[in-house]
Amino acid sequence: MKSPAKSTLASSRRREAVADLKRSLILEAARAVFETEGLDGASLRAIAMKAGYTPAALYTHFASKEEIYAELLASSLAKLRSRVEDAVADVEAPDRQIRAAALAFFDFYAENPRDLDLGFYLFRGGMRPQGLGRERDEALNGALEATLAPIGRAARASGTSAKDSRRLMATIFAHAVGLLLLTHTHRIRMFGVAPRAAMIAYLEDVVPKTGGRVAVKPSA
Amino acid sequence: MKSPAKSTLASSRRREAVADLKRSLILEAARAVFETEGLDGASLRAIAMKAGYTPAALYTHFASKEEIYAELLASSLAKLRSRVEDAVADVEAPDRQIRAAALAFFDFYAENPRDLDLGFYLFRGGMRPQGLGRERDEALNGALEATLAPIGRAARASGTSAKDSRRLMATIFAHAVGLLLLTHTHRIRMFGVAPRAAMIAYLEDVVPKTGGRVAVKPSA
Amino acid sequence: MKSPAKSTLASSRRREAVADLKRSLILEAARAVFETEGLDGASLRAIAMKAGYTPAALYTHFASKEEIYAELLASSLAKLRSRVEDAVADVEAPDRQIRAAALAFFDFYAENPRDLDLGFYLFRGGMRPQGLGRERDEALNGALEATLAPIGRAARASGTSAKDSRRLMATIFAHAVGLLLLTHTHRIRMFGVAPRAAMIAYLEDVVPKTGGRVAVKPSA
Amino acid sequence: MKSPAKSTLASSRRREAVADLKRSLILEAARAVFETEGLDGASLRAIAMKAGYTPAALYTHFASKEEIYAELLASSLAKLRSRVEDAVADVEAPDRQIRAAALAFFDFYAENPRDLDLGFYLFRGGMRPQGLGRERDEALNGALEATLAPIGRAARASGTSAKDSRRLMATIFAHAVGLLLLTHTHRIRMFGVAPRAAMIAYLEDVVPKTGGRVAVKPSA
DNA sequence: TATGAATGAGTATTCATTCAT
DNA sequence: TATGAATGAATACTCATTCAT
Repeated sequence: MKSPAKSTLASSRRREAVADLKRSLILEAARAVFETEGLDGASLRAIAMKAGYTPAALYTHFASKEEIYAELLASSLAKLRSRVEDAVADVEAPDRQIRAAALAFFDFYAENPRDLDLGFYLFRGGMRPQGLGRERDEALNGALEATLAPIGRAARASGTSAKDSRRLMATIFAHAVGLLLLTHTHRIRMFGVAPRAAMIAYLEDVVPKTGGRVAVKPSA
Repeated sequence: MKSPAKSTLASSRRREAVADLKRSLILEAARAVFETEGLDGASLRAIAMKAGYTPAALYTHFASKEEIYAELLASSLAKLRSRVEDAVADVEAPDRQIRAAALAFFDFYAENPRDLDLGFYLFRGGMRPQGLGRERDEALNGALEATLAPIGRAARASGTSAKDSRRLMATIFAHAVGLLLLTHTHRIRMFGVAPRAAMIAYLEDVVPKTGGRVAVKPSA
Repeated sequence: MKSPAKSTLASSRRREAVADLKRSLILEAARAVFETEGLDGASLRAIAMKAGYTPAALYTHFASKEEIYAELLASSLAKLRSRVEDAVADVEAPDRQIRAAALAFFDFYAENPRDLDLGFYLFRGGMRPQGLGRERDEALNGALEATLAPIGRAARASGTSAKDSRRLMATIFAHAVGLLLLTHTHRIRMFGVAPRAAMIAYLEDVVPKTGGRVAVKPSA
Repeated sequence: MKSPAKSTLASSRRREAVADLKRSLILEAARAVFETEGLDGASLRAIAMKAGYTPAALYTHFASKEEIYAELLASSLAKLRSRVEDAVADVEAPDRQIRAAALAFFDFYAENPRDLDLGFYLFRGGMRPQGLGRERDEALNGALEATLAPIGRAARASGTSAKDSRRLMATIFAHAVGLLLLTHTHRIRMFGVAPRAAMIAYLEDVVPKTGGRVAVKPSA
């Protein structure tokens, strides 16, 4: 019986599991700090303190502060994506799928304002010279693409052209983001508008309830 | 003979004028720094240098860095507003006025990305504890309201209910902002969409060209 | 009587004088820290503390830590130079001038070991990529050149060729520095040699006492 | 039958050999890092990485970073020493031996600038409070002594007094070091001097080519 | 023997702001 | 009105080292 080897293997597995746990605890702390302090207050020091660590200790688990942020965003996007996919899975008709996906997207960010902040912060990379490196930028694009893919798929499945399908993705995304921004900055109140209802109305306009077929307007 | 009182009054007016001039020169410098360095690079020091001042000197003219930002935003909004108003003044038919106003709004921010940044930065104030103070927050609301007012007015003038008019303002604002965000973060490219065309298409959808009457859809 | 103007001028002068004084106090503190802690311990923080300042306060007076070092070295070299020049001024015969200059050089560093350290530290710039910037490097070369110039001048004045004169400068410099190094690292004890005597002996060998003429050996 | 004791002995020897090997591999890595990164870049982490270890692992083999440095210097000195001895072994006449030894010394450091750096770094220990400990200091003295011994021996063998022999060792050492310093800091260029030629010239002056006898000048 | 985790002290520098002048 | 001096808090990150495993 190769007991020592086995034990070593087991302990290495345990170690890895512990490491993963710690990583996620740090991420959780980062998320919490982020939540209460906002982007500017989320210093490495603050995150470390919240997680019960010395700042230096974080470098055992992450290569840099940016890596923490990136990972946070990645997991946020993953959550968002699975939520959108779940929503789509529940319905069959293409038009319903689109509305369901879009609303899931909207709801996720409506319920988790900081995730939207996070997304903006890192997405902003494109505007700034330093950004997060081309690599990470493309990863984000990929995640976004994957998240919105169900919308495009449903549109295509229902006969919409490839071009119009992508336009639909973009336009829905833009409208949702715009409404969310209004919401989280508390500006929407001044218009006496209920954001979710506005999103639903927009969706019913752009993807009418046809009982199945998607009736996207052709490009002008 | 010019009485001392009169002279004092005149000189006090001159002093005030000079002070105002200096203020605006500083703001101009701030805008320039902001333009080239972005939000993070726009330190008080950088602004002061650009304006030919010592950092401390700025405190003679502004109470804080935030105040400079706020004033910058205010003047940005003023510019935006007059641009929107000019656009509206050029046309008569209510439906055209709305589309013209919305497009002017969109164009302004498309051409001046940093102004959008600034707006986000300070509008976000509402989310944060410190914020900019209730007072400033309401001033911003007022400026925004004034900017979008022509849209509401045109809608009302054309028979739309007060409620639907406000909803129209909100929805147009949201869509524009969402598209602008996509544009400035360079994410719109991935959808193969031309942002301005998308805005126009949206406008034609929400405010159809009727040759005069506004045909806003009633709320669901 | 232009009293206010005068007073302003005077106060600006006073201010400048005070600033200069503070600068030199900081430099003195830096020198002291340097003395006791060595190069590695001479952190900005340590210097600031010694000078009774906050680290940030030093940036009012110096642009960087390197600038402090550079200034320290510059003043060290200036002191050295004037000492060498004084020594030369005391004698007339060229051979005596050379020996006097060389010995003054040696004595200065024998008495001020940290100045030698400082010189090494910054001279080392040549070996390292970052160095202190080409500019500063050339300034150091100039200072060194100026310091040793009296030796070259005396040699030339006495008929030595330009080339041999420069060689003499280099060789004397090298020997002095080598002996000083041995001295300050306490290695010279193990050879039972008195460093100053060794320097004198070397000088009498390379520039014999001829009663005036310099009898430098021609190059091999 | 191999007794367990025997086997234990053998395995303990093997273990020791393996340990020594690892030690030397780490030292080699340290040397390499040192070569390319210089003193400041040679962090324990960098050395460990180069050697394929974790930083912590090095502490199994060395007590501290300083010990690594010290050992590096020791091996550097050993190399230097054997090179000097080889040079001496090639010639017979005492004057030639001295010149050969001195030139070998000079050449070694001319070719390996980092070794000179290392030597300075650790030799400097004598000046600082912490130093390397009395023990290590004396070991370095011993190594230096051994390295220069051939010069002293040759001088004595040729009739020079013990005192003058030691003085010769010191003076040659000093001159070589001085020239090397000038060379490695690139300051020698400004004098238009070829360092090796200068060393040779110095040697021919202090130990003339007599065809055998050493004609060291008596002390003043 | 070697590892990963963690520490605590440290780095130079930047920041918005205050205050006496 | 404007300055120079100064502050205190902050920044991300590095270092040599320790220790349980």
